[in-house]
Amino acid sequence: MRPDAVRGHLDGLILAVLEDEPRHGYAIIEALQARSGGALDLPTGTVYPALRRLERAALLSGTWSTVAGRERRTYTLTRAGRHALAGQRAEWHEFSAVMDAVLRPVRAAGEAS
Amino acid sequence: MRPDAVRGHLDGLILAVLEDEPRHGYAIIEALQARSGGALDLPTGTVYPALRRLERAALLSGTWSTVAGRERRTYTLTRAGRHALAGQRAEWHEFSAVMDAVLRPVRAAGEAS
DNA sequence: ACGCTATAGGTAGACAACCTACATATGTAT
DNA sequence: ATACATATGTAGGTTGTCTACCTATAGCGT
Repeated sequence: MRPDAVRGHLDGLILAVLEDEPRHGYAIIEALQARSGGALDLPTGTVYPALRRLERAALLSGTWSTVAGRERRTYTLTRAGRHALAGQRAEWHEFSAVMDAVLRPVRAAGEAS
Repeated sequence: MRPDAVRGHLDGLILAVLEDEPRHGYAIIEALQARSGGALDLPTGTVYPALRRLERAALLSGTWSTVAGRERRTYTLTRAGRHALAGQRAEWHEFSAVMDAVLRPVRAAGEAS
C-alpha cells in the first residue's frame, strides 16, 4: 500500500485500536500492523504527531508512566473520542459505498448482468 | 461527507468515470454526482487541476472542441490511464479491506460471535 | 434591456496531514 | 562493544484538496 493511502483516515484507525484498551504510541503502531495483517506500517513521524493532535482535540487523554525503565505515554479514549470513533465509522461506510459505486465498472444499458 | 474525504482517491474516481466514454470536465463532475447518488459534489477548483495533473501524467489525453458556442476540453483515457485505473481499483480494494479490518470492533477472546 | 441560471473552463493562495529524516534514550542479547 | 528492540519525539518538505475568485457564452424570464 502506498504510504499516503491512510490520509484522512488515520484518526479513525487510531481511535479504533484504542477502543478496547488504552495503549501507548509504540503499541498502537504494532496493533495497527497486527490488525491489518502487516499492510499498515506507519512511521513514528506519522503516529506521534497524530496522537498529540488527537489529544489536543480531547479525543484522547494521555498519561506518562515508566515501564521497565522506559517512559511511556499511554492514551485512553475520552467520551468525545468514542463519539468521534462512531462518527468515523459512519463516515467510512458512506465513503466506502461511494467509492465502490463509482469505481465499479459500468455496464452498458441492456447488457446482461 | 466531509470535503477532504476523497483525498488520495480522486484520481481513481476520475479515471473510473472516463472508462466507458470520454467526457469533459463539467460532465465528469456531473457523472461523479450521479454515480455517487449526490454524495460527491466536487468543486471545479478540485477537478480541473486534477485533470491537468492526470493529463500531464499521460493518463488522460485532452482535446479542445466547441459545442454550442462553448469551449470544451474532452478527456479520454490513455492506455496508461486504463492501466492506472486497474491499479487504483486494486489499491482501493486492499485499502478498503485494511480499513474494515481495523475499524471493525474487536471481540474479546472467547466471546461468542 | 437586464439579470439570473446553467454550462464551461480556469487560477491563486491557504491549509492540513502525511512523509522522510533525524535525534534521543534505555534494556537486552550477542 | 555492538546491535537491535523498545519508546518518544521534532523539523522541514511535499502534495493535494479546499475556498474564493475570475472569465465567458447561451438561454430564460421579466
